[in-house]
Amino acid sequence: MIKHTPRRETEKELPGLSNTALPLYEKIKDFVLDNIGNGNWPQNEKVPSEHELMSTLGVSRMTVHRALRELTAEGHLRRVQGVGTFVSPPKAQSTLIEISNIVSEIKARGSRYRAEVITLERIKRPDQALLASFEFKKAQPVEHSLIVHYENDVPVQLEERYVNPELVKNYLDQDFTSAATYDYLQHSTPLTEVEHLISAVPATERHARLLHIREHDSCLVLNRKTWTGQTVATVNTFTYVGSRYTLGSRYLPPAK
Amino acid sequence: MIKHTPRRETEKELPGLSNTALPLYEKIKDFVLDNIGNGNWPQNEKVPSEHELMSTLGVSRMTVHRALRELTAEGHLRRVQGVGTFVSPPKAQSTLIEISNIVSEIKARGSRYRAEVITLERIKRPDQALLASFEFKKAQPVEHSLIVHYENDVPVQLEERYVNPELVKNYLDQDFTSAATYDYLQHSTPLTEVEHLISAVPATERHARLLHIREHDSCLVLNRKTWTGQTVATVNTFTYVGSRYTLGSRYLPPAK
DNA sequence: TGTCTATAGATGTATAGACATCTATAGACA
DNA sequence: TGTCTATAGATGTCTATACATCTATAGACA
Repeated sequence: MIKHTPRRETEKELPGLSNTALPLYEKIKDFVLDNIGNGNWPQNEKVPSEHELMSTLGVSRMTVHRALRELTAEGHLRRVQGVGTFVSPPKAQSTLIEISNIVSEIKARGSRYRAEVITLERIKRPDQALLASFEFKKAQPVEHSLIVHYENDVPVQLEERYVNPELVKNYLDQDFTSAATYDYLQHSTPLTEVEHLISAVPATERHARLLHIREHDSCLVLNRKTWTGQTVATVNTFTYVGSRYTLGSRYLPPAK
Repeated sequence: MIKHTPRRETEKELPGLSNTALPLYEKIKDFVLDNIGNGNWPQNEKVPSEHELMSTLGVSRMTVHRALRELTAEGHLRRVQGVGTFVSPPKAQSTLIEISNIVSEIKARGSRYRAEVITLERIKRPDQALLASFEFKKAQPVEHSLIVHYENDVPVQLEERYVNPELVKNYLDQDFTSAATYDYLQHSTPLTEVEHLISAVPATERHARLLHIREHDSCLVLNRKTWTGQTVATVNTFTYVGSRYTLGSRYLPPAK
């Protein structure tokens, strides 16, 4: 009788599959991703059919199918019923989280990046609106930074952060002119909850001046808010993007 | 012998499941989403176990399992091995593509959805700007639809589409008041390239009137463009979102 | 009373088999 | 030569079954 593969005890050894304690379909996904990553299966190339993989790897078709189906959902593969499975080009979609990191985008385009610090302060007595956005019940200090990001000396993004110093230690001590700010927050906050909101607002006088646009011009606002349970600590990030700069993603697949 | 459910011919009638030509697991997903949307299964509530759903709906456990697994991956459910399946708070993560599908979002919130068709036409002689956006070299007809989406009779989104009739057959013949428009495009276009652009613009007089906002108010615009190789065919979708409505995603992990 | 243990019940993974559906193509035929 | 058709081969879905694993809990036991 054929038994299924136990996850913890006696692992079934399969040719070409890794030997870690993962479910079989995960190993198959890794196997496929490896073959794509190291160039064995080039872009737009047809990959082995389910039947081939089934006999090559010694697993059932349903298991192969699940692995390929998930990889397709994740954008790594493209499947056409009756025809076959093909390798998709690198990355398909970007999530909202990726949008907010404009620094890497500017650098990826080969442009010159520069940041200018406008404000860096500790607000000892924040007003009610600010406290509410942190979901604080009583008054407590808040740290605030306002930075303008430049692409080739053109201001493209205004980034305003309100940080709870209890959550993020030494926030104001960073080097804000480097690209590391975003990463710093990502790693220093024990992320438990995240919220992204995108909206459009007219530029205030101040924002217009900093971004070199006219007052009341439309700005894209991305608000990224993270906090931990019990609402003890919150980080708010507002990103204002001038109209000359759009955010987006592009997916360019096989040219046949 | 038990036969599986054919998709096109004699549909198997199941209690509580819709009667459209969808795979069974999709119907089960819809069934679950409906129960979440209309409040039958409140937030954090335990939903029926796989075995219960299996006997209630008259399908195999694997099919139920697939539906629940995909809903979990999409952030609608949370599952704990050995304990059960629970309804997750509103939305987990959304990609840019999902943003543009406001219909399912409205329904998921349990709101009443309604669409109103403003314009439905075939433009025989499109102007240069329109031709250029399609990357057409010579003049050819373009089909155009303009629809307002309502949530509880409040206009929240204006959706404008320009479609190449050579690519999408019978586009104007659809029922635009149903939720199926988005799905129709997804399935009828052999997707090869997609581009998403998000920007902020002031509302024109017309847009302001349709969305019940003031002229020059800021609008969020999501442009989704798809086309095939050689730029023979293009679909352009502009989504204008009034300021009362923000787009976003929220991630709320288990409350312990 | 407190601790340990067996177990029921839930989800997670894997397999084998059957049938459905789609596409390209070889081959029949006019 | 051109058109139609049957078919091979690929993916898509569904079922039935088996076993693995995890968690909460009832009940045995000290």
